[in-house]
Amino acid sequence: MSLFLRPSFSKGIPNTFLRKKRKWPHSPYKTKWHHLFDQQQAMQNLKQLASSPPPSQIQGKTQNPNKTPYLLSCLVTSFKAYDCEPTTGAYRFLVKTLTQNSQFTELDLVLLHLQNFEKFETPERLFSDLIRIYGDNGMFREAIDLFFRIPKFRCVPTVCSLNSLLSILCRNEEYIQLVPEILTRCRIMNVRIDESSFSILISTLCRIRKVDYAIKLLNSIIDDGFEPDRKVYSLILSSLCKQKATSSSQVIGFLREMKRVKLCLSIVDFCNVIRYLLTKGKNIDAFGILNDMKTEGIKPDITCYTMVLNGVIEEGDFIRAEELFDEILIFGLIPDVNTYNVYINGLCKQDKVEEGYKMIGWMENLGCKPNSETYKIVLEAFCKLREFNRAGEIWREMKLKGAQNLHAYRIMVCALIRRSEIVEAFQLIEEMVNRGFVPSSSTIEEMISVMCKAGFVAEALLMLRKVFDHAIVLQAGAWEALLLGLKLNPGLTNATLANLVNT
DNA sequence: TTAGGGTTAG
Repeated sequence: MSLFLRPSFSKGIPNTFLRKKRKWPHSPYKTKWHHLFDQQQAMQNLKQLASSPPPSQIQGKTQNPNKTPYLLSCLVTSFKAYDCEPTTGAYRFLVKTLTQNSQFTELDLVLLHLQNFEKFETPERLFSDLIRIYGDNGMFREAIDLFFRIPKFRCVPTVCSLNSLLSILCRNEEYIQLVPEILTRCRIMNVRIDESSFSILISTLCRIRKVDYAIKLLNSIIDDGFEPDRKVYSLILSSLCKQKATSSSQVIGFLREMKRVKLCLSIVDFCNVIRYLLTKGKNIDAFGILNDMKTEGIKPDITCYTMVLNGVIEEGDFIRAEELFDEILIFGLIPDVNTYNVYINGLCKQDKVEEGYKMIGWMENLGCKPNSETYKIVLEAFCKLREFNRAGEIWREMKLKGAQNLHAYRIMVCALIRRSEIVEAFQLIEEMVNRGFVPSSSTIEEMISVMCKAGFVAEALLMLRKVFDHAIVLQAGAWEALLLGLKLNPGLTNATLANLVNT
């Protein structure tokens, strides 16, 4: 206050108004400043009161839910003390504090007070935030009621609060069904829906795998003159690609449609289409999409190339695979471990396993560390060619580098069994189980089946014992193989069996 | 540069 008096004193003019009226002179500037200052003081006071527990709680009494909640009375008294009207900020503070403490009964009374006793226009933001909070707490009915009550708070609901409501309802299986009715009521209330609301609805339809409906809605809003953004199209495309029942003509058709409406297609869109085509075995079409990308001016990244390279190799088109690998390098892309794995697999498919093995050295020199899968590919290829000595060498290298994994163990165990090195195979199974590589039931089934066919029924039973120790559930196939093995080995006496099972 | 997305074969 002294700051205000200083200028008049410094000029030596006596403040006669103050002396005569014993009141501060009013200037619009001072009034506004004072008003804001008072509100700030009241707000500070409110926060201070809120941080200390209410007297009833100190005395250990429970509050009467019908009485004015403590925080609300703090708000009223604080602002009264400074002779000013409560601000929206104060109410937002109350809403935040009460919702954080899950005091929703108190919150209802605060809202009622805001609705009936205040005069100011409540900002819509308060409602959209509260609707989200209600949604997070599973209070969908309260959220809907609040939305339709907004006009009572001297506020015009717009698409902002509607979108809040739509996004929470669309996340709930039960309340999602109320969305059409709510949209109809909104039309009566003159709440203008725009692209953002449709985007919520389309995303929801995609999420619940009703992509056909999403496309229908997209088409109908375009007819109504709306211009959905690229993200909506991308989402539909990605959902189409994820849906098993989608035909490739549907996917390609939608991609064409995106091009037709002159949307700026992204690398993700192309990537999704490529992945979809590859899963459908349309490897050559996937290669075509990669070329389309380039003509559209989008540089495919290493992931796109790796996927397409794999498709081309699957087709057995090794010349094109070589060209593609060269193209990766020419474009300045750095192949990563996945790319090398795909490429090495291609070499192995052509029985160029030694070349594949050499590639591991080259990739290491180029700073790309091979992983367990890299070795596994080569290991498996050597086993397939029955080059067990080379496989053994790879296995030892893998051991040195700690690159053994579950698949590699499975391959080695099967290779040993095929070579009738049953003792070694057992040792390896023991080792893998001890190292935490629990074989899957299908692996066990495969091992038991191989063992039984090779006549090692007793050993297969021993393995069964190990399997039980690890609580692995066996599929019917394993039991079948065992029974067949037992039938083929009548020499296996009951005593031997009992001995094996009790080991 | 990142985002999200990628590899075997039984």
